[in-house]
Amino acid sequence: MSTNLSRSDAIYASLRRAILEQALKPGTKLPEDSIGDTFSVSRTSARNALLRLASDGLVEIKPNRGAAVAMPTLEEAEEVFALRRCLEREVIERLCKRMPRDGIDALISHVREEERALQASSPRSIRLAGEFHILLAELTGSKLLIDFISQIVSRSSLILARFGRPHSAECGIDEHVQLIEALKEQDPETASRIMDHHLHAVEDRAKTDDKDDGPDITEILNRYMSASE
Amino acid sequence: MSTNLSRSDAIYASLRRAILEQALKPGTKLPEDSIGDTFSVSRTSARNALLRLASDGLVEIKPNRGAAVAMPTLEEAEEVFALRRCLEREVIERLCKRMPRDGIDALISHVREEERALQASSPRSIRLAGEFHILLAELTGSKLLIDFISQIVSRSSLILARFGRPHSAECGIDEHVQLIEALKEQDPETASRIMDHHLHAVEDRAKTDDKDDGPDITEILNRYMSASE
DNA sequence: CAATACAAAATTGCATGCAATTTATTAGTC
DNA sequence: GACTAATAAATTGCATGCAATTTTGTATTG
Repeated sequence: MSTNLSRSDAIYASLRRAILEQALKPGTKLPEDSIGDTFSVSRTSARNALLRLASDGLVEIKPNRGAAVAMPTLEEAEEVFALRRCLEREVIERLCKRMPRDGIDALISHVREEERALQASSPRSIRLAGEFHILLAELTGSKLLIDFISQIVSRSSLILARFGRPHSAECGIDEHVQLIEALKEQDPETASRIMDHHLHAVEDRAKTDDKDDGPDITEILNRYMSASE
Repeated sequence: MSTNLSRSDAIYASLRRAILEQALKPGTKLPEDSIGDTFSVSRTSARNALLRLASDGLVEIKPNRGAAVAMPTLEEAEEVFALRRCLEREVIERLCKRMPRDGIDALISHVREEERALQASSPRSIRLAGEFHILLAELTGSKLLIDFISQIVSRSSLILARFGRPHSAECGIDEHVQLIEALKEQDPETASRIMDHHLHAVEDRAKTDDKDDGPDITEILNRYMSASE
């Protein structure tokens, strides 16, 4: 029952983590062979994982030319953040109307973990910052909303990896705390205002600089072979 | 340049159309072998197409148990329409602010096609009704929004296939026309009101008749247990 | 006759091999 | 020496084969 991790699932999860933690930077080529070799599976499994990542918008696959970590443009970045504001507002409105029993506790506990990771300068902090927003979506109980928010948060992470400062704390943890307060008070106006400000801050950070990419993917992947957390 | 139709792309497109036009009904099993044979390709290509359909939410794949046309529940249906209202409002707001030059013409032309298909009782009318909303999203110019709306419209179609009346005109074409009028006048309040009404109508239609309760054959069997015939 | 255990068929998960396309390298011409 | 043509290398697209899992059918037992 618990061994639901097919091989392509494992590869998908590992690659996803590696991308979201910015170990694999935008533009990095992801040849099926290399991935298969690194994970000791065939190209078939690697390929399936890449297909799923492509439908998440995390990698781009060009016919007969292979896959690479997606390189969002500034235009796409604007689209992402515009739609993200729309969806996150929806999340907040719903949560102000109805917050699950242990919701606030879960949020506080998550922020604590964010702080720990940040102090330890762990690459996990980058991913955890995004997962705070996914946790918010989960508290609404809508699977579809969770799906969409996950997708858009992933893309945001990619945008920050492409344009943002290296290893910046992507989300101000303070703002997460303020947001939790507003949600506790069921104050949608304040909460929305904080969220907007928060997202604008993230977006602005994205527009500061631009950098470029490095190859050597096999070495990076070895760190992400073993599963979760 | 134009031969970008790989085999799995072709299968994906065909299956998608078949599902959206309700030729393949929710719950229908989709074995890789059958699909491969039907399209004269190998299971590999069929499998890839199924994977993509799964990420669209149009088919469900259970490990080692194969793929089938997805069977959304009433709960999921509510989630879909709730989020759909949110996203379509966003579309309308944007279009009232900025409508492309030939946007109105394109919309009118699309509605004309809808009418033709409806009068011809073509199964295309079902798909065209959904594609009206996708066209609206396209006029915003945001690829991501187009993506999300496409996904959610597809799921809506599936819901209507599962719960709606067979072959009902899914979308009132009148309402499409009214919506175009409001957009032309750049009147977001009226447009939103029409859209809300429109989507509620669709949603209600979904909740009126419940056809066969599909894959849980237990329920079907219950109906046949006592009736000896 | 119902229930369980076992065996056979069907179906998916994965690996490998070959053909096709793309990219890199080399040879030839001006 | 720079530019184009041809060839070689690398990489993907697809088909097929085998092992693993699930499902169906059959026989045995109480």
